[in-house]
Order: sequence, then structure tokens, then C-alpha cells
Amino acid sequence: MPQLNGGGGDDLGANDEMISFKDEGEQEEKISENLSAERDLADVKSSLVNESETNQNSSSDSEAERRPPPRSETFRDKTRESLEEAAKRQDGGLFKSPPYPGYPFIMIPDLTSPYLPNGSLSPTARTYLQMKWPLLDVNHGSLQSRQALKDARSPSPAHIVGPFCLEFPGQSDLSLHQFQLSNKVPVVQHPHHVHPLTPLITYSNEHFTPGNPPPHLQGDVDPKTGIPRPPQHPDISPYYPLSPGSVGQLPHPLGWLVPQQGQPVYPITTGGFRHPYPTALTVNASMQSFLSSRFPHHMVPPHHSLHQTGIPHPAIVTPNVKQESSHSDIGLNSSKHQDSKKEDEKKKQPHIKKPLNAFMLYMKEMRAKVVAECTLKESAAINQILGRRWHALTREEQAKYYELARKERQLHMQLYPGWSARDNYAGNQQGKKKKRKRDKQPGEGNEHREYFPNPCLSLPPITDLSAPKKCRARFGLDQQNNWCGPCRCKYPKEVSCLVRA
DNA sequence: GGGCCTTTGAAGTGC
DNA sequence: GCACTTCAAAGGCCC
Repeated sequence: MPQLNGGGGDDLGANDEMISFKDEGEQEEKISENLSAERDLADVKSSLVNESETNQNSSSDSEAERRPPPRSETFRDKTRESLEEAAKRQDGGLFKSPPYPGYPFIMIPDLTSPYLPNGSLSPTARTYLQMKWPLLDVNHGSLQSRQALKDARSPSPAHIVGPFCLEFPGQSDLSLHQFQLSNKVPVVQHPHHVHPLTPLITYSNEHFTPGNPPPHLQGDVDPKTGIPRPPQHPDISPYYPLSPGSVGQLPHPLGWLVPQQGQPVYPITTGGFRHPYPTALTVNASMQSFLSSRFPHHMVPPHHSLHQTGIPHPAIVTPNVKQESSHSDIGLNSSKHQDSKKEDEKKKQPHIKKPLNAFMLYMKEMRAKVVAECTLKESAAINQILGRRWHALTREEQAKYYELARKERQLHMQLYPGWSARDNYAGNQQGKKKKRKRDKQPGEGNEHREYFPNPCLSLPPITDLSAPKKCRARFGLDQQNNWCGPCRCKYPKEVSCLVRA
């Protein structure tokens, strides 16, 4: 990972397993030890983000809050100071948002069991949660919530992580903020709708706006269409932004542990589940045992990794559509009939996607925000912005995503013990074309980073013609004047490139 | 319809 | 062990 801190970034990336959240004090000590280096890193990082972006982001409180503390008298830092002040003013001092608003989820050191046999939170988990969330009423959320959980008419998601309730003073109607391990699930939930002690964890900040009432309190309106949503089935959580037609739009892998409330959670491809799932998809013994011991039987997903509703883990993409073509191919080509059963079964295996890495999780979370801020739609450009913002994150902020990614990988490993990233390689997948190898040239890759200090709007023209980049994706054909020379030359229509080249 | 683009990180591959 | 490759997500664009 091309971190700019001279090795620190690699620590986060490759050695994220080393990150320990069991003792935050210790971590903070390390942080303070590395403060100077951190500042340098932040300085270098911030150099990647230009002032105009900072200015633009002044409209975004969360973005401002996420910035590392100011350390110099630069214009940018002054801007950040004012942004932070503005942010403080906005919350009125009553609500102190999480250190990283984009990460309002709770990370449990031991995912498998934050509880003691008696049902209370383990000291470790309690301490951890208390440290992580000073306002978190851990005790309140332990036994009581578990008891309440039994009384809840409809089980709620994220039981896996245990019941946690956050109480935010001064927000009576939002007294219970529940978090869910899904980045598309509203976080703020009304206690009248879901049991107040129902645990929900999320790593999305899109719905976590402490100062605003939850969307459903403003009327159940589809944020995209603006059209009021039809009332959902009482057994289905109204907080899942799902209409019956949008089944399967909640992608978080842990969400499969949500057997009832969020029934239509994961992508159900056309064709349903015609094919049996491979053994690799079975929940291993420990996981099954854990689930069985933690949750009522009906909530524990069956061994084939589909819970009762038949909703698979989001990492599973049943290759039904592709299989159809494969099958037709088989029908057309009798030679394929001679393939061994093994290969046939291989084809039938659903596509288990790789667990998302830290940056992917960050992208998923922040994409919408960037799209809204920058009014961009093209993912290539958005990803560039997100890449820069990722680098602008503090080490601590990044660490949160690394930790989440680690949890994802852990869960993925437990869900699919036999799975390997190799399985998804094009060479191992029949009928899937191997991606064309990108002929990356030396020096190609981040060249434009220096030339596009503003990741959102009014991107300056390329000044370095030696940077061979794909500008088409960024600017489009109608803005070829912003293309770099080499990119222009790839499109001979643009005569000027010949001159410039 | 499918590949490309773009980003970072994890994991696999080859030497 | 290192360098390189592939794949995760996303959606517009292009052939």
C-alpha cells in the first residue's frame, strides 16, 4: 500500500491483524508516540487534498470533524479549525459525535462471544465498548436488553454482536440509537418500531445524523425517489429501506445473521437457489455452535449457509444468470457434456465474493457522500477522490476500517472455510473471460494525483503531458480539453494531441 | 452485453 | 521474499 508515512501505512495494511483494540489506552500511547510522524503523515496526506476541496467540504461537518487536528497556520488548517468550530456549534455541545462520524459502528474485540455465560457482556467487551463509546450504557444494554430481546416480537438484526444501546442526552425521541452491520440500513431507529434494546450496528454514517430525526420520523419516504414507501409488513423491520421489489439490497455480509427482521436482505438472483451449495458454504461447527448457543433455533442459519428465508450471504453470488448461458452453451456444444461431473459441479458453485478490504468498506460508505458533494457519477472519478480521501484519513480512522475488514475476513473464513481467493480467479472459472491485463506503464497510476488537487469540481487542466492516464473516464469525451496529452493521443480524433505529443 | 476505468488492500502466483 | 496479478465495489462509457 502506497502509504506516505514511510512504512506506517504498510503496517495498517498488511499487518492490520496487529491492530489491537483491546487496550485503547495502549493504542493511544502508541498514537502519541507516533504523533510527530503522524503529523508529518497528515501533512503529506493533506497535501494531496487541495484547498478548494477543503473549502468545498466546509459544507460537510462530518468531513471536517474527521480531519486531523490542526497543527500549523496554513490556510487549510485554519479552514479546518473553523470547520471544526462550526461542527461543535452545530451539535450544541449536547451531542458529541463519534470521533469518526463515518464509522458509527461498534467493533467487538471478540466477535464470537462478547457475552459471558450468564448473558452479560464480558468484561473485555464491556470495557472495550465503554472505551469506544463513552456514552454507551453497556450495563444497561446487557442483561436487560437480552431479556427484552426475548420479549421482542420480531427479532432484530445483528444479534451477533450483542445488544448495545446508545443514549444521547437531549434527544429524547432519539434516545436509543441502534446500530446495524449494514451500510444501507438506517442506524437511527425509533424505539417504538423496533425494540429499544435491539442491537443494531452499522458502519454507515449516511443515516447517522444525530442532529436530524431519523428518516422514518420524517415520513417514510424513499430517499432516492422521494416517493413515500408503502407500509411494510409488520414482521419486517420498517427500517430496512426495502420494498418488496428491492429485495436483497443490503449487502453487509454479517446481515445474513438477520433471519427475520431483514428478510429481504441479500441479493437473490434470478433463479433463486436451484443449485445446492457446496460444502465450502456450510457454516462450520464452531460458527454453528456459536449461533445455536446464542440465538433461538429458528434464527440460526442452516448448515448450507442460507438462513431460513433462503437469503444467502451477500458474498455469495449465485451464478444462475451466467449458468444459463453456460447451460445453453452446454446444450449447443455437446463436447461440454463430456466434461467431468466435477467440472459441472464447479460451474454450479455459487460465486463467493472476496471479503471487502478496508478501502472497499470505506468506499462503500463514502461513495454516496462523494457523489452528493461532487455531483459525480462516474465511479472511476469518484474512486480517485475516495482514494485521496482515504489517504487523508488519519491512521486511527483508517484503523477502524482495517479492523472492520479484518472482522469481515474472519467471518468470511468462518462462513466459507474452504474458500480461497484463488477460486475467484478468472482462470478457475469457466465461461468467465479473463480480464485483460492492464498494461501499466512505469510511473502510471497516480500521476494525476498531483495534478488534480481538487477531487471534486473545477479540476484544473493537466499540466504534465508526460502522465499517460485515462482521462476519458474522468472527463468524458466532451471535455477533452482537460485530457492529458497521452490520453488525447489515444483518441486520434483530437488532433491537438499530435501537436502536443 | 460485457469490458474498461479508477481506487486500495488482500491474497494468489511465479520466480 | 519480492514483484506482479487478480479481484473485491461502483456506475458511466464505449465497442
